[in-house]
Amino acid sequence: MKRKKGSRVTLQDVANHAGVSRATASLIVRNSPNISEGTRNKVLKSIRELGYVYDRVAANLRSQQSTTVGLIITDIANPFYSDLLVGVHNALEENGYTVFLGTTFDSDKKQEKLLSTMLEHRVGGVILCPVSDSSKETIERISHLNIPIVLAVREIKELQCDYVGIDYREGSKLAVEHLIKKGHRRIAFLGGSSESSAWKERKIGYYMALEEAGIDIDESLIIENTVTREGGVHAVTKALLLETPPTAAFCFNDFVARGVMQGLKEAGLVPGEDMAVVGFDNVQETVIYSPPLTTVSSFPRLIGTEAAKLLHERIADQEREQKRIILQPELVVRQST
Amino acid sequence: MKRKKGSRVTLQDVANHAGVSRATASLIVRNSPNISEGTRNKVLKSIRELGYVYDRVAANLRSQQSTTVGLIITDIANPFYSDLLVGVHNALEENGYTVFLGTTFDSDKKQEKLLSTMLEHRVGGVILCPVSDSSKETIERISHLNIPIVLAVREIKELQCDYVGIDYREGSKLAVEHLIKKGHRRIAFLGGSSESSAWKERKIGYYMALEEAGIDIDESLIIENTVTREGGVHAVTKALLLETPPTAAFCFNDFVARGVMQGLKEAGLVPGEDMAVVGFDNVQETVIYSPPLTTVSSFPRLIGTEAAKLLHERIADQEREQKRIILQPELVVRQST
DNA sequence: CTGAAAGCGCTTACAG
DNA sequence: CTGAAAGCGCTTACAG
Repeated sequence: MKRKKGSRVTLQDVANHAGVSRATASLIVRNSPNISEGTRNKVLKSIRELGYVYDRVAANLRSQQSTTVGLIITDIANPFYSDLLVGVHNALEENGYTVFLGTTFDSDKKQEKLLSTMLEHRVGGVILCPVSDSSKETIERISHLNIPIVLAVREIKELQCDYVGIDYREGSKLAVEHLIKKGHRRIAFLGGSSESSAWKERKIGYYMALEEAGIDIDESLIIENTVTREGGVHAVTKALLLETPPTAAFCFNDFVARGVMQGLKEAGLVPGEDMAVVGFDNVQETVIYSPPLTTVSSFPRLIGTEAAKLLHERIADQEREQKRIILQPELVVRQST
Repeated sequence: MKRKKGSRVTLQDVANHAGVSRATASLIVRNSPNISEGTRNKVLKSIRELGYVYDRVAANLRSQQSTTVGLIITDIANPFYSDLLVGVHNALEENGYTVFLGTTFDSDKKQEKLLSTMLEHRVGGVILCPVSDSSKETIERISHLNIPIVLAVREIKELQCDYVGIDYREGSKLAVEHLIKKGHRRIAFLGGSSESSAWKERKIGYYMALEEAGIDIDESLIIENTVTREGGVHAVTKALLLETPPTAAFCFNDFVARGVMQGLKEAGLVPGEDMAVVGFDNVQETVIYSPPLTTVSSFPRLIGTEAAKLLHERIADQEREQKRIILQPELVVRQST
């Protein structure tokens, strides 16, 4: 029963075919209760025979609702974010939302553009993992946005918003304490950029653990670099050139840690023996690093589901007070330490 | 300049504010050329001052267009698909589309539901990675669908559609020929289900390579199992119990291969020495398997961009003849063989 | 349950 | 460029 291009079957067509009014047909597609079984079945039959598909877009326009939600992440190829996406998806689809996906690749411009596009598409709300250096203008715009928004992973200090993240400070402290317990006293902090809040938080945790153990802080052991494998290679190479090189490395995340291990191997050293290495995030593949990586689990999937829940609540009640959910990280000990 | 909840600024508001007609304002937001600089700037200024956001949904409804596209994949946590997603995204965003994402987890029901939802949201087209056993009803429905659709990764024989995939047969042949060249004559084919077309194609390639080398086919070396790491463990365990176990394994994909390597280790054997292992897909993490995996690259990102291009073409010209794009795989030799 | 009317925010087509 | 009108496919509200 192919239809000609462009001739969409409308609710009116269904009503005519079933011999009822459009209003009645409308009630039926929306599952209204007080409709007799007889007419309901008659209409449902017509729907099937005509191949009618409900036009949610028209319905939403009229009723001023939305059944879509935007999700803006940093990088889909990063398992941390694809896991977060899975969490968001599972939670939102349960509630009948469909998700628009956008990837910023950490570019403020891209983020700006994605937000616009999603607004133009009348999303009911947005879950945003903000880029690390959101511009003043972007922040201004977001704060004037008239729709529910939940921040995830990274916070924007200037913005009063629902937020789901993890306790980077505590996670870093766990990691560094573990290294100290293993007998290390020269512990490097490798990778990441001091501009991002995620880095600052980690540094605080790193400081706290060292101070509590009475270890002096040596700023030369803190080596910034990009949050990539390459960044890890470069950072550890630089660390090895120090007069007294570190015996352990706390890495910004698992990718950096992988680079650090690679850099060690290139220098003829054995990760886990010549230098202990700890990562962050517990990305799936850390299990098969060689050696398997000790890391801090940051539960991206859970971040996703929690963010979705917050958004759902916020959409239901715009006046609800703001919530911050900070998940507690866990140390996962493997062979790299 | 916060607005009250629900009071959306409309094009009419902008027109009033700028002192022009709504028709003129409409032309300007759509970047029509024949408008004088003066009025254009006046209107753009009003847009900024009022914080107007274009309602693409209303516009699309009126003009019977769509600026969204649906992408239905099997599993977002699988790097093969997240890579494909990256390809689709890059290509489609260039053309101004926004993408609705759905994940089937290989369930026919889920697929059915996602298709419905996307249609209801008036997507302009769909890129579908079909589930492995799409039901007759689903196939019926898809074939009666009135919108552009492109299949990717898996083909549905009963369906005349644009398609982008890779040459599984050739890829399998490459892999098995490589093993034969290495001196192996008892080569197992592990994992996957004989129901899927992807499995059948691989088997044909496997047969072809063996036959050309004059090696008799031993059906007991073909061991089906789920397409997971666990499936790989089980399959290889079974293979090792054969009277004359294989000396090499061609695995359905990289995950299965990882399971196979794990199974070998559990049995006290060394992958790459006691048994050669080849995977399929060249998922990123194969580089860090131990040993690094020899595998067949299937270019998921390229599949994504090609599928997006096909869809874009199809949307522009519904009558265009169908295209099938079959990408040629490449063998990537590492230490597991 | 029906029927007629109005409206969501836009585009289209046309006379001026 | 303007202005008035119609329409995309639905929902809403109301009298019967």
